[in-house]
This record gives sequence, C-alpha cells and structure tokens, in this order.
Amino acid sequence: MKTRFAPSPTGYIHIGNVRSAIYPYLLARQQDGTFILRIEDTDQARFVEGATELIEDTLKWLGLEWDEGPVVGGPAEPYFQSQRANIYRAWGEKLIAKGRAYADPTDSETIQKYRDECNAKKVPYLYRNFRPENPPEWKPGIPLRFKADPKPRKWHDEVMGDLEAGPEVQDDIILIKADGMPTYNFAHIVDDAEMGVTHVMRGVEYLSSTPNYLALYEALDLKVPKLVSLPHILAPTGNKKLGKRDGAKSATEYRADGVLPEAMLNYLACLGWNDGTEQEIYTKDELIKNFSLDKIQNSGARYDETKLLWMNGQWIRRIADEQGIDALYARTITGDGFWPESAAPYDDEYKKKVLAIIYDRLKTLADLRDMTTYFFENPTVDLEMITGNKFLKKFSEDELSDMLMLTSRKLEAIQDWNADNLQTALNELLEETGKKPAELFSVIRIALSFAPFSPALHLTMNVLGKNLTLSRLQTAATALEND
RNA sequence: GGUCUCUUAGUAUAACGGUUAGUACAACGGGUUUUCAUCCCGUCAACGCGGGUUCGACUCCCGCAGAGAUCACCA
Repeated sequence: MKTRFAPSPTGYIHIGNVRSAIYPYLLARQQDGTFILRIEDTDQARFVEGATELIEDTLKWLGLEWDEGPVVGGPAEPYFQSQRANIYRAWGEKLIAKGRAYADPTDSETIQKYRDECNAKKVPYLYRNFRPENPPEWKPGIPLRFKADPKPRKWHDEVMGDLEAGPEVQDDIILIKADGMPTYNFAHIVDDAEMGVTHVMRGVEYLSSTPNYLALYEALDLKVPKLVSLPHILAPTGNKKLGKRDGAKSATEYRADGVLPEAMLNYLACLGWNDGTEQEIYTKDELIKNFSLDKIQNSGARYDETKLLWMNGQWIRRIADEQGIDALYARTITGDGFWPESAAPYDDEYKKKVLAIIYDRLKTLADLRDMTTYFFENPTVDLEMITGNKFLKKFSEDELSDMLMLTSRKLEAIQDWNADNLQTALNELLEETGKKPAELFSVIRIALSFAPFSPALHLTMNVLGKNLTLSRLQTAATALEND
C-alpha cells in the first residue's frame, strides 16, 4: 500500500494542514507501506520561493520521513508536478484518442456569459451544456477539457461511509490549462496512478468533486484508490476551517515557541481521531500501532491551543523522567534561543542543574527565557515584592531584614552545601525563629529571585551555590534596612 | 440558489438498543511546609429539535433546524 502527502508550495503549511500528512504517514508505517511526498506546484501564480523547503522541514521536524519524493527520489521521479508536464500531456492525448477529451477554444469572457445566463435563468451552470460542436485540434495554448459522462455515481469513503451523487454535479472539467500545466483535478489522478498510490487522503473539500474524479478514473481505465476524506480542523472561534487568517501558525513557529514535535504530533493526531480507549498521550510508535481509518471522526474538530500546551508540558516531563535530564537539555539548545541571553556564559552542567529543578513548571521550552533569569544574573531588588506580599505585610522592614540576616548566618555555617543539608537548615530555622513557613520562606524566596515564582527553596539555593545565596540574602537585607 | 456532508458538556472525545451517559483539557474548590508548576482529591457541565420503530433509543428510520463544504484555466 502507498499513501501520499501532496501539498502545494504556496507558503508555509499551517498546523490545520499538517494532519493531512500525519494520517497517511501513520497508515503507511502501520501497514509496511510507502509514504510519498509529492509537490503540487502547477499554479505558477501562487508558487512561493522556499515553500518546498519549509514543507520538508516541517515533515522532518515531526518525524514524518518520506520514502519517495524530493531529496530522496524514487521510482516515479520526478515528484514535482511542474516537471511532469509531458506525462500529463500523454494521458491527455489518450483521452482525446478515446473521444473523452477535447480542446476548448472558448475564452473566459464567453464562459462568464454562459454562467451569467444560467444565473439569470436560475438553472445550474454546467459547461457541458455549452460544449462546442466542432472543437479544434488540441495544441499547446488551448485548454483541454474532459468530456463528462454524467450518470448516478456511488462510492465508499473510508471516513464518510457510502456516498452517492447525481449527474447534475458532473461537468466537463479542465484537464490541462492554457499554460500547459495540468489542473489539480487531472494531475493528482494521473500521479496517483503512476505512483501506485492506494489510499488518497485529503480534506473534505474534495468530496463534492469526487463524482468528476470517478468519471475520470473510469475513462482512464484506472482502479479507484481508497478514498479518505479528512474533516477540517476548525478555528478557535467561529465555525470556519482553521486558516492563516485566523492566525494559524506554521509547525515551525511552534518549534520556535518551544513545542516538542512529540507533543505536536500527539495533539494533531488525536484531534479528530480516537482509538476508543481513554489514552491521551501517545508516542509515534503507539500512534502507528493503534491508528485506524474507521476511527477518524467525521465532523470537524476545533483547534485548542490550551490543550496542545498542556500536552507539551506532559511531554516535557515525560522526556525528562524517562530519558533523563540530558535528553531534555539537548532539546533546549537547538539554536532557538530558549535560554535567557544572560545564560550564554554558563556551561552545560550549570544549565542542566537549572533545568532539572524547573522543568516541571514548563509548558514550552521557551518558558525558560522568562523563568530562569535569576539563575544567571542578579535580580533587580524590588522591595515592594517583599513588603507587599500577603504573608509579609504584618512585619516591619527591620524584622524582615533580620529574618534574612539570620538566615544568611545560619546557612553560612553549612560546610557541605547540598540540597539535603539546606533542607535541614531551613527546617531548623523555622523552629528557631518560630515563624510560619509561609512567612520565613516567602521572604527568602523573594530575596533570592525577585521572581513571581521559583522552585523549592533548598533546590534553588543548591543550584545558586553558597556565595550567590548568601550575597543575595544580604543584599536584600541591607536594602530593607536602609529603606 | 443547486448538490453533498456534519450535529454528545465551553473544547476534544467514549458509548456501537438496556450505564447514575465515561475520560481529558478548561473553569472552580481543596490537599502536598513559601510562590508558580507538577502530583493527588473533589465540584460544575452534554446526547440540536420533533416524530416514529422497539418492552426499552445517544445509539435504528423519517422530517426539521443549525453548521460546514462545493459549484475556477486554485489546489
């Protein structure tokens, strides 16, 4: 079996479209089949320089490696439709020979006139009702049209079930445009046949064109591949298909935002697909193993970034817990600038220590930028954070200063600076001062970080080290005293 | 307008004639020695409407309503 992903290089592929690559990939891997990447670049006007590379990047990032296509080649080369014009011409001539295609000399103004006539009479516009009686011989520069064979059509869609349509939706569609390029309608059928594609997976927007495709398969004596219509992913608001106008980001933007490919794949695969169990987190291998076409939802699914971010947090923790902090750390130094700029001079070991105590707070890797600055530079003293704290309001600045100085002296006595000893010392300090944890620990925490939140005290201190810990406590104490 | 498709909580989904309609995200409340997060516990919340069929319907059938797709020399 063979599946394919056949995007147009008209810009980045946003996440609403990525799913059309994920499902065929999963199916191909599950059934030991072949996954093809084909670039549908027949619209010269919409072609965007660099878009093909963007598509390739996206697939690589998600781990959707293709068996045939650009870069890797394959038996049906080339995999760019713009380079296959002679193939489409040959198939077009085959149809002409069978009397199933004809050159269409009608100019666009005349066609528009036909359309207007129909609209005025409130009858459906079908070009075949205006089919020229003596079409000229086909030659480059003239569009080639299919000669439809309108009749009731029935077919099976792996997602939508049994479908049917009448002759009223079948028309003489353009096969090859005046510029010599084929239309999507013709090119995909020819290519799928030449490349041996067995499962055609695409968005539901092609459902209403399917009767025309069936007629084309028939005229070309081709076996109809399995048809799989994928419902749209809907924008967060409204009922429209998710698109770039809704701010749909590209997969690569999510990479830059610190989303893991595992999470992206997991989230998108499970948007509109469920294997019947209550599992939420799937590895790629699990998706491959459990995927099935008949479990694809047949209604559109709304895109929910909140859940994606939740899932990303799950994956961050999973990687750290299962593969170790080194594995997670490797994901943070990919050149996307996830660490704050001030972290640059620090070595890997130190940053790993920071990561080890902060990772369960991350929703994205980019959160590191804002959440870890106080590990790499001394925070700006902001006494309001201390005096305005709900647990600390009742203390005078002198009392708070004393608490910090007392803490500093206590910790200074620690010989072996490690998390356990720090924990013990902090507990003793609670008893000695008679303060509640919320009181003593709050002032210490803020003095060390001046951040809205930070990891457990003993862990933070352990990573900061003795010198920095003591100096920050003293700095804050002095500031309080002099205020 | 024609044709086609879809319809379970705010969101994603489970159920394939008999359940107190399950789960997750979100929201809200609580617990885990400070904060934020993790983790744990709990609360709120759904079968679009109307007819049938059946002892019994979220599940099957028919209407209706709502939503979406498509009617290009774009894919």
